[in-house]
Amino acid sequence: MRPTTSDIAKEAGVSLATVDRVLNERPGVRAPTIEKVKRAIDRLGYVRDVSAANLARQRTYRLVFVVPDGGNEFHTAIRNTITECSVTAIAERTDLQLEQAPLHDPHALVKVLNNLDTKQIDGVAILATETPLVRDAIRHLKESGVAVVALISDLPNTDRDYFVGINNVAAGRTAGELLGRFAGKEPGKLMVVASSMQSHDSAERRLGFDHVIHNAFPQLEVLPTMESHDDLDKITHMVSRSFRHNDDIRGVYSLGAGSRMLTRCLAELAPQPRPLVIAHELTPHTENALKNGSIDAVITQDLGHIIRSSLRLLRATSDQMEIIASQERIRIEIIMKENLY
Amino acid sequence: MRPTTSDIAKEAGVSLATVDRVLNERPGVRAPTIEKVKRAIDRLGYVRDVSAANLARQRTYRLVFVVPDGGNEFHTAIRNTITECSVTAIAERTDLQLEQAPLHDPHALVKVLNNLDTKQIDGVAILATETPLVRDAIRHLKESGVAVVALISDLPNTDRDYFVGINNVAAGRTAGELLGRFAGKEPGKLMVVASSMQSHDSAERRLGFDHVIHNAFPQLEVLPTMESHDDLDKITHMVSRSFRHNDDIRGVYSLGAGSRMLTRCLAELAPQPRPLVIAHELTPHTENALKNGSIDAVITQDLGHIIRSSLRLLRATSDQMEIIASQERIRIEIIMKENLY
DNA sequence: TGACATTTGAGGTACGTACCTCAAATGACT
DNA sequence: AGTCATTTGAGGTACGTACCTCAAATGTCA
Repeated sequence: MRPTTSDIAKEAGVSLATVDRVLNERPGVRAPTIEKVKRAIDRLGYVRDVSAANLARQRTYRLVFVVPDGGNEFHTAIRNTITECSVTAIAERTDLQLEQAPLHDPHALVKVLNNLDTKQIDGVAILATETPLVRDAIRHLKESGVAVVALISDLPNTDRDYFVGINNVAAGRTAGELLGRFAGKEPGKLMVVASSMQSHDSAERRLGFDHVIHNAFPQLEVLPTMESHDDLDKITHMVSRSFRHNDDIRGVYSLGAGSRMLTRCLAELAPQPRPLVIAHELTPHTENALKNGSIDAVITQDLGHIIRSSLRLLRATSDQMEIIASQERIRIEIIMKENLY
Repeated sequence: MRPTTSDIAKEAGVSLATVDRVLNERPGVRAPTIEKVKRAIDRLGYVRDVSAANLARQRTYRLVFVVPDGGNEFHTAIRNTITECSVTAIAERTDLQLEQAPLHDPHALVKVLNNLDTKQIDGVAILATETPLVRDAIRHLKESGVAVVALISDLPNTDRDYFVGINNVAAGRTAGELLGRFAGKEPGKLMVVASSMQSHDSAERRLGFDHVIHNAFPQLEVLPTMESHDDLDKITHMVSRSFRHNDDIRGVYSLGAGSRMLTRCLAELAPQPRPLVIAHELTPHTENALKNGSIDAVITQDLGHIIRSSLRLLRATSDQMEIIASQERIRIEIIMKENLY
């Protein structure tokens, strides 16, 4: 049987109350007594029974996820994952609330953030683009004692406690390395398409991508980023013009999550043999595209891990607990049709 | 506040005892009453407080991991991961015990398995090669009511409850796809090195690898597998002879986990420019090799996920609980220096 | 309607920890 | 040695669920 607090009390030759004071860092215990108890804890290998502790504490966590509404398949996937997690989260004494705000509308987002009752909630996870307004809203949350994490796209100049997501520069480098190696030695051009360069993640990916291509694959030339702004006509027009002006496009890199439009217009416009395509984020659409061969590789991050990691970080922050950083690292995953399942 | 059993009792208009009988499927409740309670549960969205339940049940799980002793860096990594997990597992009311058996010694392994006190333990996770002796030992465990999972390498013809690991045919296909794409269009040969072809995983990887190369990259020829049997002299000799006989080796595929020896002898023997190298399992050594450029890509599986998934499966099996298959899927991960961190 | 089995209710204890109160013991200081 | 603050002990209740017993209510059947 694993030892309990009473066992420690016996082992240390003190009362249960004293053990309790030491364990919960309550005042009124002399240093030598603390030592005695701690030695007993080590000797018996005592580990606090978290279940029992939480039960006694009657602690519940109220966390809010603020993510874009509508948007693309990726945003839908995020909302679905949060909804899935909220069921199992209940078993861990945490209530999840999902709030939506229009993408690229700082005012609407800030309104949502400011409407949160900071007395009622313990933490907020935000997927948004950084703007001064957002910075202020996050500062306000932090000042009210609410834990804040940035999801997927970092908000580096804010008071957020953690960023949960991949290193996007490294993700861009990974895409570059893959595309460069797939492309072979012959010279050619690479098309880069993004939904918008406003968000940090797109800019960072582009940075990493350019860096690798420039250094390791100098025979390839990266064309300027084309911003679709989630508009099919616009992107079709730009892609079509790009193919007309460049007859040696070897690959296409889709920086953001709007890959559905891209593959659709590539299917119509791309010359044969079709250029290599590398996209971000595994969604039902990109999964399908991998299977039917219209995308060669997807760089992605496990949304389940991201949400669960956010939960752990928000809980730990609001309890002022230590976290094990290595367990919270989100991997940059490379998916091809062979390791898709 | 989340609803408790008393809330359900009130809502359903029955007593707490009846709710308890329904929740724990105890006999002596009429069907209409069961319905009444279940409707109340749905209406209130009641979810059993697992912590409190486990506390009351006084349930602890005693699980044993049986893995190879000594062996290579990969086996060391597995043992380390198990040791790491055993600390956090305590908090989930499970005691982990690590047992070691010599690799490729069925008798020693079976002795370890048969020495387990089946009355004391709830589940066993085994990393081993399948033999008739092992099959019998596992059948005996299952007949004694012990849950069994196979780790990393499946034991398909035994009574094991689950296999925790990657689909090795798919892993081989992934390696083939990567190596094929990296190699380019020119013809050449591919060297395949394994520690031993006795284990299912090596054979399956080879199968998947061959399949992809043959179908998608016919310009590449796969040479016969060289078995090192973890003997540096032997592998050096074989690799050296292979390079002498084949002047157009474009890539090397390391099927198993003995990549340290392989990279060492490649450093001495491989011609310039060095062939592409793809290996399995991320270990301190392969990580280093990725960084310094002596390996191009590593196909791996997250050992932490594997161990934690095993824990969930063994606990669920011994409680005869349902499991959510999608959450237990182990990904085939592709690691290059860019997404290593 | 009476006998009987079945179903339901009431109430208890236990799990390991948190947190509270109050009294007793101990130590430090004059 | 006496005073007083600090430290320690003893004992309690609570959290939500599991599991137990025994009595009371209800339903079923002849």
